[in-house]
Amino acid sequence: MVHPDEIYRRLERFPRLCREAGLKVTPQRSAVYAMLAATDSHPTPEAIHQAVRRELPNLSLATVYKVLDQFLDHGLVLKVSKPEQAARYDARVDGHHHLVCESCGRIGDIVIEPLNDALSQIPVAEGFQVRRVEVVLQGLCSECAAEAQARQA
Amino acid sequence: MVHPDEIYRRLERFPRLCREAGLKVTPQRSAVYAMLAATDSHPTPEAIHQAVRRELPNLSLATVYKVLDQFLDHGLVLKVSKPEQAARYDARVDGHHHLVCESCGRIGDIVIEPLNDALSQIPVAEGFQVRRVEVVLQGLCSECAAEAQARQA
DNA sequence: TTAGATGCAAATCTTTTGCAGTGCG
DNA sequence: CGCACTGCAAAAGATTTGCATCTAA
Repeated sequence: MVHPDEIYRRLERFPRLCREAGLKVTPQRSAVYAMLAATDSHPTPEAIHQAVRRELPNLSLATVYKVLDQFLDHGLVLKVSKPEQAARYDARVDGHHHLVCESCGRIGDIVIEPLNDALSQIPVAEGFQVRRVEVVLQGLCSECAAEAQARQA
Repeated sequence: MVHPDEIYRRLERFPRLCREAGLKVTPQRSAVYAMLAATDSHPTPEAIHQAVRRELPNLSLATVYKVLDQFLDHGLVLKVSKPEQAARYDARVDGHHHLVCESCGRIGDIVIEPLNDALSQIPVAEGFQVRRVEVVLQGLCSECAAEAQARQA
């Protein structure tokens, strides 16, 4: 769960980030961002839509997609790659990585310092300009691993 | 482009890999694997289908999807995460990473030793069992970077 | 005032599924 | 010969688009 102070910091900088990105601060954008800022569950556009709808009943799923795309373009959110179907988003944008459970689909955060160190000194290969790096660890979360073990025994 | 010797090695071990995986060696599977083994272009299921169809005109796209899924399950291929739409596959399964061009969508391979070193000593976080690690470097390939620069000047 | 945003519905694209028929081992 | 595999067509999801209508700056 996200620390209240961190949520506060995210919400506080939101208007500035929008201005810098040339995006208008609309109720829809604020609500989508606020929802994302308060969770570390890496929700899908669909889940975000469901949640935000409680406040803005007219919010359309298409708008959620558009807003998320814009946020992504301007670095306000991250999009987590998906060995599965629906995209996942994250308001945390500092150097961290993702644990994706192949069984239940849950996505967790992890910070691996040596990995960050290695990533920061990546040689620029053959003129390729690296803009973002994504590291996804796929496997089984502790619950699913325990379950698999139990089933086997 | 893939070295002929490497293509040969891949094709040679294919029947054994199938047997070990409990998969029958069908013409469809052989053709799909052969196509993938001979390229490093990380083709989509659609592209694979188009290519293999020249030999097996009746091959259905659904079968391509099924076959790729099975190959993936048994480690014969990798699936590259997609900040875009369609999935991409790769018959190269040793420790390497991917460069994804945000402009043209091309996917290249890269080996970064220090990164492999860091990955090999990942602490098993909170009981999470890591089975695969995927590293994707997003940015601009040399051509697109040059183009962007030219457009700006 | 007006460029940019939203909502809706339809379109598009990717992937999955059910099932009858086929073929590998 | 039996069970796994394939092809087809239809379904299911996810995401995008066109356009008329609003609204933040």
